[in-house]
Amino acid sequence: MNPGMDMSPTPDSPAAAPSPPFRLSPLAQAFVLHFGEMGSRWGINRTVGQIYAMLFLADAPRHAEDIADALTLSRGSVSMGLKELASWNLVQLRHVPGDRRDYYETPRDVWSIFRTLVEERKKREIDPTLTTLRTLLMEPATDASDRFAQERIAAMHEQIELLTDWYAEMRRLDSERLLQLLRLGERVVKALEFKDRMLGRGKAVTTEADHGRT
Amino acid sequence: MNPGMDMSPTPDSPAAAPSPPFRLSPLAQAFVLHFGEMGSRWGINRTVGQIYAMLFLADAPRHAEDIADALTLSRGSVSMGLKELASWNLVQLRHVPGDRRDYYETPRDVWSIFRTLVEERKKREIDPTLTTLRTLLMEPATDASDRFAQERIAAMHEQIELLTDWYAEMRRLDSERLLQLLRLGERVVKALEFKDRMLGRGKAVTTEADHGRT
DNA sequence: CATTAGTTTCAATAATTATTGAAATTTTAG
DNA sequence: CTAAAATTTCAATAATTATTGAAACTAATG
Repeated sequence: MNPGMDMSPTPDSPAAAPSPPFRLSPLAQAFVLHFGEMGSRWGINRTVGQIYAMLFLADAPRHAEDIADALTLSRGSVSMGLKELASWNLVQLRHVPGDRRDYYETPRDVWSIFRTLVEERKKREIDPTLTTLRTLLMEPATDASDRFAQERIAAMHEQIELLTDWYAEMRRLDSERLLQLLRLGERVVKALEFKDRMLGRGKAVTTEADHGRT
Repeated sequence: MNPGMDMSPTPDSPAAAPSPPFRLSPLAQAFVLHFGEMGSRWGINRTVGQIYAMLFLADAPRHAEDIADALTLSRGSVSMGLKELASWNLVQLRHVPGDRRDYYETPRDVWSIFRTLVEERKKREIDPTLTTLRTLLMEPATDASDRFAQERIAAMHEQIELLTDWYAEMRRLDSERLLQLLRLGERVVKALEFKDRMLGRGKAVTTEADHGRT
C-alpha cells in the first residue's frame, strides 16, 4: 500500500535500511539533467528544473526526501524548489493515507503546464514593461528628440498590447480547441491570402511600421 | 548634415571639449533603466538591454563611445554588448561619411524585433530540448517505469513540436498579415466554436490528455 | 609605412545568484 | 500537552555571471 515508506531505523534489523536511497533510471537521469541545464535559460534555477523534471516523469507522487535523494540535493533546496513550483501551480500536493509526509506530483495535462509557463512569463517579462511604457507615454515630451522617443515607445506598446490581447483570447480556449487551432495553422494563413486576393490587395501593401527614412 | 560628429580635439581651442559627454533625457534614461532591469528576466544581461534600449530610442545612429558615455559603461562592455546584439541581428552597422567610427542603429520595424527575439529564444530554449527528447525516445525502455516515462516524454515532445510547427507557419506571414491574424483573434475562436456546434460536438468533449486518475 | 583613432580581447575582479545545513518552526499523534 | 517527525527559514558560503580596463589588434590616413 505504501511502498516508499521508510520506517524508523531499527538498528537490530540489518535488512531494514534507514532510507532505501531513491535512484533514477539512466533515462530519467538524462531527462532530469537536461532540465537542470535548460533551467537557467528558462529563467528558473537548476534545482527547480530538476525537481520538476523528476516529478514529471514519476509514475506516482514523491515526497521531498525521495527527491533530495534522487537528485542529491539538500532538504532545504528541495523545500524551496517545491515552494517555488507550487507558487507557479506546477506541482500539486498529495497525501498517502497513514503517512504524514507531503507528496508531490505534476499536473498531468501537458497543455496546462505550457499555459502556466506562458502565463508566468507574461507576468514577469511583459506586464512590468507594459506598465513602464504606459507611464513613459504619459510623460510630457519636452523636446523633439523626446517626441521621437515617445513615438517609438508608442509603437512598441501597441505591438505588445496586440499580442497580449490575442493571448488573452487564446487562453480562453480549452485544450482541444487550442489543438484544433494549431493544426489549422496553415489553413488560416491560406484563408487570409485568399481573402486578400479577393479584395484585390497585392503584395505591394506595406504596414504603417514602414514609415520613416530608408 | 553630420551633427553628432566630434572633431579631433585640438588642444589650442579650449571650447572644443575632447568629448561632449552624451547625456540622455530623463525619459530616455527611465526607458533605458527599465530595459536594463528587465534584461535579466529576458535572458540578456543588463548592459545589452541598456544598449539596445538606447539605440531603439535614438533618432540617429550612435557610435560606441556615445553609448559608453550615456550609459556610463566601459568601452569594453559596450563592444561586447554590441557584438552580442549584432549576432542577434538586433543592431545594424551604419557609417557616416568622413567619420571612420562604427555607428549602430536598431531595426525600425518593431515586428522584426519581435520575430528576432522569438526566433532566438526558440533556438536557445526549445530546439535543444526537442533534440534531447528525441534522443531519449529512441532509447530502449527496460522496465515499466521507463516505459511510463517515455510516454510522458512523447506527450511533451508532441506538444512542443505542434507549437514549433505552428510558429514556423506563422513566421512566413509578413507583418501586415500577422497583424490581421492577431486582430482576428476573437473571430477565429468564434468560427471554431461555430464549426463545433454544426458538427454536433458539445462541451462534453474532452482531450485525450484527461486520461489517468482524478 | 609609421602614426593614430578606433575596436576587440581577456584576465582580474566585482556583483549576483544558488545552495547548503543547522536551527527554528510547524504539524501530527498519543 | 508533549514528543517525534517533517518542513521551512535564513545566514553563510559556493558557484556563476557580468564588468572593467589595460593591452593587443586593426584599419585608415598622410
